Amino acid sequence: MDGEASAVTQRPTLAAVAALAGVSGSTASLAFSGAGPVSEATRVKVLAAAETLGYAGPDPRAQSLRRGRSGIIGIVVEDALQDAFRDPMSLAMLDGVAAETGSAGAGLLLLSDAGGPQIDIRSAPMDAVILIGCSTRLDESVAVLRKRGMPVVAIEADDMPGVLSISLDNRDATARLARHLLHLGHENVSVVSLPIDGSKIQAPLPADWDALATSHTTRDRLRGLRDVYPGFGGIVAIRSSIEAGRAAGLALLEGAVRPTAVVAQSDLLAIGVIRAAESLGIRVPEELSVVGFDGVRIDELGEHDLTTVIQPAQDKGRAAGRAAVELIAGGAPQSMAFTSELHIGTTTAARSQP
Amino acid sequence: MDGEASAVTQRPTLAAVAALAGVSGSTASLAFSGAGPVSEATRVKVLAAAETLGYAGPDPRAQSLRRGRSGIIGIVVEDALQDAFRDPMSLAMLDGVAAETGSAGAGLLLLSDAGGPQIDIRSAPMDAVILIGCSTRLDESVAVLRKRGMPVVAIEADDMPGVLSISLDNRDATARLARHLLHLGHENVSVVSLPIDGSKIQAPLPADWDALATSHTTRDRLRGLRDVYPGFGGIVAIRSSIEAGRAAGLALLEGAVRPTAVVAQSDLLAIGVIRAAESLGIRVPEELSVVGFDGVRIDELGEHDLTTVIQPAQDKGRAAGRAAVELIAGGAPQSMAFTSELHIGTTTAARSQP
DNA sequence: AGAACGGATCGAATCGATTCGATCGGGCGA
DNA sequence: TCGCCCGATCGAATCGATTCGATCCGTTCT
Repeated sequence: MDGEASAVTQRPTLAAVAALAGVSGSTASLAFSGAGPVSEATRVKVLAAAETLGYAGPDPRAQSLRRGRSGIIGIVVEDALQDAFRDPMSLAMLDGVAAETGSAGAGLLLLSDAGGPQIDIRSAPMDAVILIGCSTRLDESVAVLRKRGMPVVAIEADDMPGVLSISLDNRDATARLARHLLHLGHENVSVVSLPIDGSKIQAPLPADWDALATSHTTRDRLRGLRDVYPGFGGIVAIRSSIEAGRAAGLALLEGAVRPTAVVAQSDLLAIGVIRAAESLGIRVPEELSVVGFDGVRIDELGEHDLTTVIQPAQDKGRAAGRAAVELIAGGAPQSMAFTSELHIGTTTAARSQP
Repeated sequence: MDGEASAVTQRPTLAAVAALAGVSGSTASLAFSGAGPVSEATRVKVLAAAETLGYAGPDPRAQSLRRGRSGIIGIVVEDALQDAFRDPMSLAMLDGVAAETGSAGAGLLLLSDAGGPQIDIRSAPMDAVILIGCSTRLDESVAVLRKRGMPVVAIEADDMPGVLSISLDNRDATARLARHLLHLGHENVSVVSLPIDGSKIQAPLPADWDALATSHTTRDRLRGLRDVYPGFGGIVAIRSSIEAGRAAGLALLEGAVRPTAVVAQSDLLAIGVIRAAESLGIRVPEELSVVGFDGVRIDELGEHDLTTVIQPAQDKGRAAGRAAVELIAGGAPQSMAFTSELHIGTTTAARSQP
């Protein structure tokens, strides 16, 4: 009923405030930003005028144009945002990123590289970008961002010039898991792998995966397994989830030659594989050993304690956030490599004699 | 080693592209945006010039100033972002919001109302704002945003003029839970409540909570309980988490008069209460009935199936996202009210005769 | 053939602030 | 007392695009 409703149509500008206060626009700006010398009397006058007009402070759009800064850090997650919200590892990394960027006073803009209609990696106002989580289309993204002259931090990507990378010992960690299985006497080991490229279908792992794979993380982990079991095979799951792991597990365990151990490339997949085994009446670990990757703390396992490698996901996020902030400030932070830690649980056991 | 490294210092502008292509800036703009008639020959010429100069497209900062749109929807979560990432309900709502805004081509800017140093609710370039999750400082936030003339969607807030609200039947749902307990014969019922205001300390529920509470959600749920048990008391937990629930549960169950049933205001709190009971040797549900709120699917409960109300958190998020998009487009979407569904599990039982 | 039409292009104003350099006084040291 | 210096203020340029209205010119209708 009051005039407020229609006031939405026309917000006052700094110029209007300055006019009312009887000072120049430049002085009014100084009064708000606090930069530069302004007498107390003037400051009060300007603030009063602002109050009168209902001025809500400088327009951030104009500010960011003039200053060349938006105070926003873009964070690109693989595929759809919804998936990221469901994946504990992405969340842990987001968590770490948010902690650092938040305390540096930057906002976090969530983007996916799925290519939406309007706003995306190529048209978002941001000061730096963090690429998170094993994207299968990293190269394109990076090319676009380089063209924009945007500082880029990538978590788990190939080393690329101009991109600060936060890496993990994917290959070595997987090799450690594999050696653990080897020591337990397993000879017939299969993998349930994360997607190796953008295709979203479950399929047997192709023989030439090393050439085909566009996901850095997946390939490195596969390489680690190959280091110990040169001739291994397996299934490529459609995503990192319990359900996808179950589907892949079923495909694997119903095959002609059943493996005695399965290397799942994430804990979620591993849980799915264990579920699949249980539903087929295969006992874990007596008849089937299962290892995961990540170190997600999930109690969905019931009595099992998953053998896995624990990666410092949150620390990775923090490091990425800190690096982005430093890059924006003009610093030259270093790339960082994190290591994961083998955790031997109760889902692996010596191969039972046939 | 190549010149690329220093090219970062000075990006080309649309004007430069236009000059190289031999057309005016306006024409170049048309060629990029696709609005307005431009001959094919000219378009090609402009695009070629852009390619030559390594022009990455119009600067989003300038665009948003001129257009008055940034393509960004702010999403305000309670307290720190990290907490939101850990709370299943917030995640589910985020999930729903992301689904809608993403398909509408808007980016999601994560903000917290914890008041960071630089970018926040009062200085972020956005076209609309979604307030999510039971904030205890909603009023301030809304005041700031109204001043900015920003369309606001609030999930679970009091009805406020100018704010589109997405509500839940908190009071009625809690009352249904309470009646369930009443039918089971419970007379001595206590609450483990979510925070009622900004203070972050665990404390007995004050008698005048109805006047003190600044959290709409908490108050409504308390009212629902009062509708059935007028004289109830309880403990205010410091947050919605298993650990906070455990702490509050211990305080409650070690008190002089032990209740025979506990109404926890979230499933996480309920799990904590159950843990507390177990650690004190109190059997659930034989000696203590426990109900939750939310309908989080958590297997952390082990053998228990929590009695709770299931709320459509993701749908709430979707509705909020859709409403925000409509508001930006100039539409006039309606407020929406969602209802939750009682789920009777195995954590409630008839009061044992003393 | 002349007028009306419409597609392509351009010039200039505009979005709302920040910031550099210049100007103007007033207080203080020599 | 004169000049210097510094704090306060202002004018104008600038950030990089979008968009309105005008202009120009080749077609088509009558």
